[in-house]
Formats: sequence, structure tokens, C-alpha cells
Amino acid sequence: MPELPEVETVVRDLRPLLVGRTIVGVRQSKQKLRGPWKPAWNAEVTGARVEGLRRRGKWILIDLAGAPRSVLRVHLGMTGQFTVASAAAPEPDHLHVVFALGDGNELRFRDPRRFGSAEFFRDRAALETEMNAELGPEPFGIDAEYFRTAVQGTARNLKALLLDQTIVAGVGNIYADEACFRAKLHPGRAGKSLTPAECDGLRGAVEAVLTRAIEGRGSTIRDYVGGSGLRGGFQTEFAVYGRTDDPCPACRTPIASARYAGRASHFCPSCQPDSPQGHKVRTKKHKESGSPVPRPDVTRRKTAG
DNA sequence: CTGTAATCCTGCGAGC
DNA sequence: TGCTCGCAGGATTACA
Repeated sequence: MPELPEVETVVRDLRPLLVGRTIVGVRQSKQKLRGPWKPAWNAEVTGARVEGLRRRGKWILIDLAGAPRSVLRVHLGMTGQFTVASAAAPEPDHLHVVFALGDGNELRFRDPRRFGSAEFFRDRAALETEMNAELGPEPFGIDAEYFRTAVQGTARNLKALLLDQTIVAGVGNIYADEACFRAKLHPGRAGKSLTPAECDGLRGAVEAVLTRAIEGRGSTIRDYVGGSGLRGGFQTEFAVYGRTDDPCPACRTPIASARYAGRASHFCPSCQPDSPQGHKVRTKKHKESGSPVPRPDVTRRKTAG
């Protein structure tokens, strides 16, 4: 599932293959993406030269030269693949939008599950303003005070907070779990239950996990490939994600799974306790609260009847 | 405010 | 073996 490291890898792979090239034609499938490419955009981008490639959160931005300066925006959804291939190379299935380049190659957007989007925006500055209003900061070098305030100011659990793109942009289900493990924090902990030091630890863990994952060219569970078609390598370094019942890499306790924020979540019940390590949870008499973490729905197991 | 669930969609594995 | 069904989940939206 493409999250920040996968998107960053695609952008880095595609940059040398796209910058300076001219889009000479567009074709598309009849199937609708979540964010569908409109045929009216074909004429807008044909003849445009690619100025640069960027990433913002999980979004890919392709800057096009011209006045006014426009931009292509792509989201890979869950199964999106954005690659450059020879126009002569056989076409895979689920190909939705293809941009022909002047050099005999083409930029292909493939997305079996069609959760992705490919859109054109004529006004680059307006789009940036809009995106900055909807997305939180990039997770590198986040202001400590900002992050503490965002986390401690809510009763929402850490999993929900990390998945919330308006707080931090780019984290998805895999790296949220991995960051919580690295920070030794239970994903079900309420944001406001964290100490300032724990907030700082979580912020650092998010940054560290994403940095390592980028170095590993992202994670491939099933569909993900980089801009040149290569699979990722970070999936072999998962500590908890998808490792239910496997021994914790730190203490050998079996990894647990539960559902938080509607997402499968994985954690070590020993390394990531419900309450701050070394602190007894203080409960006031008049405000009795049993466990500091609400009991999650344990993974549903089908029972007869 | 917070959480949950449905929605979009295809592929795959579990279970019968 | 072949079918159904749950699940995977990013973002959005509706509802409890």
C-alpha cells in the first residue's frame, strides 16, 4: 500500500525519466478511477513540458511548464503503479491513464483496485494553497511543540492520530504500526495520555521509520512497484506489521493484533504496554476509569451461530 | 468530540 | 473443485 516512502521512491525514480520530457499525447481507459482523469484535460497537457516532480504527503505532483504554470496530481490509492516504460512494451491490464512522452517512452498509471486518482490542475499555486490547508506538515523536522499540542490535545488514539493526514502527512497503516513499535507506545493509547517525552519519542520514531523505509525503497506487500517497476525492500524489516503471533523482535512476546481507527493494528503487548512504562496510571476516585486504553475489538473470529 | 461504518474496487486466501 | 465471503485499506462522508 503506497504510503510516503513508496510515493517518495516513485518520485525519485521517475524524476530523471520525466523532467525535460514533453507530453505528446494522452489516452485512457473507460474505467473510472476514484479521482477520474477527464478527457477535456488531454488537450491541456498535450505539448506541455515536465518541469519537475514533487511529493506532498502521499500525493505525486508533476509540474508542467507554461503560463499559467499547471500541475498533474496523482494518488496511488492502494494498488496504484506509476511507471515509465517503452511505448513498445506490452501493456498490462488495469492500465487507466497513459501519457506518451516525446522520447519513445510513456508514463503509465495502472491501478487494479482503482482507489487512485489522476487529475490536472491549471493553477498550480491555487492547488498548493488548497493542499496545504488540508494536509499537515511533512513528517521530517516537525516542530516539537506543534506535535505535542496536536497529540496531547485530543482523546483520539495514537493510531487514529498518525493516520490523520491533517496532523502529519504521509503516514499510513504500515508505518503507523511500525512507528508505534519503535516508540514503544501502544497504538490504542489516547493522545492526551502521552507525556511530552513520549510525544517527542513518537515524532522521532515516525521520522526514523519513514527514513529507513525510503532507504529500503518502500515496502511491497503485493502490488507496489517504484517508478522503474522495481519492488520495494523494506517489507523484510517489519517489526510488527502483518506479523501477528510472530515473536517480537525485541522480546519474543507474540505480536498481538487488534482494530484501531478501523484498521488492523499490530503491536507487542509487552514492549508497548497500555500505560506509560514505569508510571502507575493514576485514577481519580470520582472519575473511575478501568483501563487507560479501551479494550479493542479483538479480531473477529467466526463462531457457529 | 470521537468513533464507527459504508463507499469506492479487485484479488486472494480461508472455509465449507 | 468451486463457490462464497471476509479482508486488505486511503480518503471521504454519513451517522451514532
